[in-house]
Amino acid sequence: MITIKEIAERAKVSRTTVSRVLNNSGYVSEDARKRVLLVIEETGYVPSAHAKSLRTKKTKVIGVILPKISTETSSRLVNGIDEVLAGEGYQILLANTNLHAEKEIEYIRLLKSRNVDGMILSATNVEPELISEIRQLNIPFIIVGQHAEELTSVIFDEYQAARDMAYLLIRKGYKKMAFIGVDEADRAVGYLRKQGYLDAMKEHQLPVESGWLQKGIFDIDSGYNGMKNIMESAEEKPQAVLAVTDRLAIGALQYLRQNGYSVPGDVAIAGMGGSELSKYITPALTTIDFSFEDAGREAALLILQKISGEHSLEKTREINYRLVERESI
Amino acid sequence: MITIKEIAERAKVSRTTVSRVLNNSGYVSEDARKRVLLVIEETGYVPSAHAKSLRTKKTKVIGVILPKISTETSSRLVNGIDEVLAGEGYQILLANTNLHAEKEIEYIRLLKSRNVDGMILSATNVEPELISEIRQLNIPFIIVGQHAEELTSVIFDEYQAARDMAYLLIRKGYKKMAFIGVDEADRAVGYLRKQGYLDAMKEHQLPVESGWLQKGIFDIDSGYNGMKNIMESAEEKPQAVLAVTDRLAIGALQYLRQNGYSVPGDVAIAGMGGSELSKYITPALTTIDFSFEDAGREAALLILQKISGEHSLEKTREINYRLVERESI
DNA sequence: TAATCTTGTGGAATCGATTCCATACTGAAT
DNA sequence: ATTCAGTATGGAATCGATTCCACAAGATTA
Repeated sequence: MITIKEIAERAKVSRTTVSRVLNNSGYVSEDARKRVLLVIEETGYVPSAHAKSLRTKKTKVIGVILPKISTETSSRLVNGIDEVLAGEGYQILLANTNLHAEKEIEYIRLLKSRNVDGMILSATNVEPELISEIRQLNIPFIIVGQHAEELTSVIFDEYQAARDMAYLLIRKGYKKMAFIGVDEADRAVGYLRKQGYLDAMKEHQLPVESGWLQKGIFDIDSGYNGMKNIMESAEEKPQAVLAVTDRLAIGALQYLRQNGYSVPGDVAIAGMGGSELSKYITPALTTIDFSFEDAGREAALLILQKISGEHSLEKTREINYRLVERESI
Repeated sequence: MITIKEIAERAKVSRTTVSRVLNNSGYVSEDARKRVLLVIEETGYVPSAHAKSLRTKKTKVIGVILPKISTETSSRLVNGIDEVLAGEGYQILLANTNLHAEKEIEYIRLLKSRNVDGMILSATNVEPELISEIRQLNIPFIIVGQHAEELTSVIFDEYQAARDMAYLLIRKGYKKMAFIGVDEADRAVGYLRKQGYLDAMKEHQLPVESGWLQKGIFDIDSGYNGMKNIMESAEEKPQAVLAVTDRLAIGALQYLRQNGYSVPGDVAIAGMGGSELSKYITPALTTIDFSFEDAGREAALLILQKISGEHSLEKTREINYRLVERESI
């Protein structure tokens, strides 16, 4: 590989001067500058980022840790992050835990060894070990999707969102409302959304039958099975279902249609997530659109702020959501 | 930051010995090894990947250049790539051109400066400058989605796929078939798929009216407008439409339904891409499922092969596709 | 007993950049 | 005539690792 040394020799200057040309720093005569640029052009020389950042301690790389790569949530988030970072000359180094939470710490260490200038974690949990690992990291860090004490985070008000949706359904006249959620270890999606639903029901003095509470994982089949359990086991059939993700809602929808129920005639369905799918499915799904792009952009802005040393006062940035009412309720 | 030097001092050995412990190389006494490991444990020391790769010329990072981050195609591709790469301890450095083809070369240079061990490019064009840039790069390189002379590529038989789909429609009895494509500068999706369609029509001696040939970009609106143009301008209304992407097909579907046409009763629709959307939309879309995950996996395997110095004989790896017949035809 | 191997260790060069410092030459100000 | 500021340049240290080489024991072999 061609190095700065070779450029210096060919241009008959010192490496110092070449470096000055490269970085537009210090004094360089027009003559020397021209010679250096010419040689660089001729040779197609590209300076090694490694050597550079070994010296300067900056890499212009941000590590992004995702729970899963090929989900709409992740790709919208990364899109938002990249939009902001690319403009500032930063690149993204990906790390995918594939929903293995224990890999989060592993990847944090790996990214640290790669000297990233900062990290953004799309989190599914906030275990104490994770938080303490991050705290002793001493690298700009943003956590997205979960609230964590003392860490800067970008979040949605999950509780309020679920409560809003439940309120909407209730206002529409659905009193008997079932719920399909996910594991509460995921505090944001699992626990808070469930609380939002439960509180909305309680506030309206509406009973919740235990058979109405189903739990799945993040896929369509889970929604199907959850709905099946509800319809087969519940003492009283619900008039509506609130699912905590659009995929779960779509699974529920599949079950209902396959079994001759009309939606929303017999059972209304609402999801959460604002997925593209929700818009084009029939009936179009009522959902909550969380702007993951905004969350990504915000996380990127915050990390840039931290890198440049500004201590923002707020530890938590809340991103808006939007209730999207469509045909499924 | 804590360095190997400090570890060496604390463990009362030389940096050489610490390095030996770190890499399991050379001779180290049990005693020395224990002391070093203990200090590492205590300090939470993580060796700098930069310094290491400055010396070793390996980074364990693969650059991946995408035309757009938040598309299903990209995320499925990256998913496949990551699946294979992560297992071998490699990470992905992302570069997103946002469909600005000129940025491809820029990013290739940037990734080179970052000393990636290899690059995978999900390409939309194969301009000569791009190819020559890649050729003089001298870094393992895989191009996905487009065929390029002398470069190792992972492709689908786009021509055959489009032809197959057209054949299927013809066999179903649709003689008057329109086409919604994209710009032919995209050789794979724009040019080859169109040729497949045209040849299928020619082989069955079916006429193609000029109003039946529409061109859009990669989004749903384009499909809507394309379909609108067809229905409003064509001398004879088609019985079917072949769209080169699922999104275009969905746009076409929207137009038809909004204007009172039944699908497939009045007009049949087929897409290409095997998107998730195609499965859940009503009517479920007939499409061609290209396994982008497989393409990603294959690209990753090929790049690993190249890195380890094996020269595979074949320059081109073709990934299978699957015709998925659903309700829209 | 001398030669050779095996094991263990550290000094120092190296990778490819940046940057501090010293040096030298102008021309202007005192 | 002397100082001084501005311009221009390069030598050498530095970043944090790896690795070649030399060297020293102790064990084994001839």
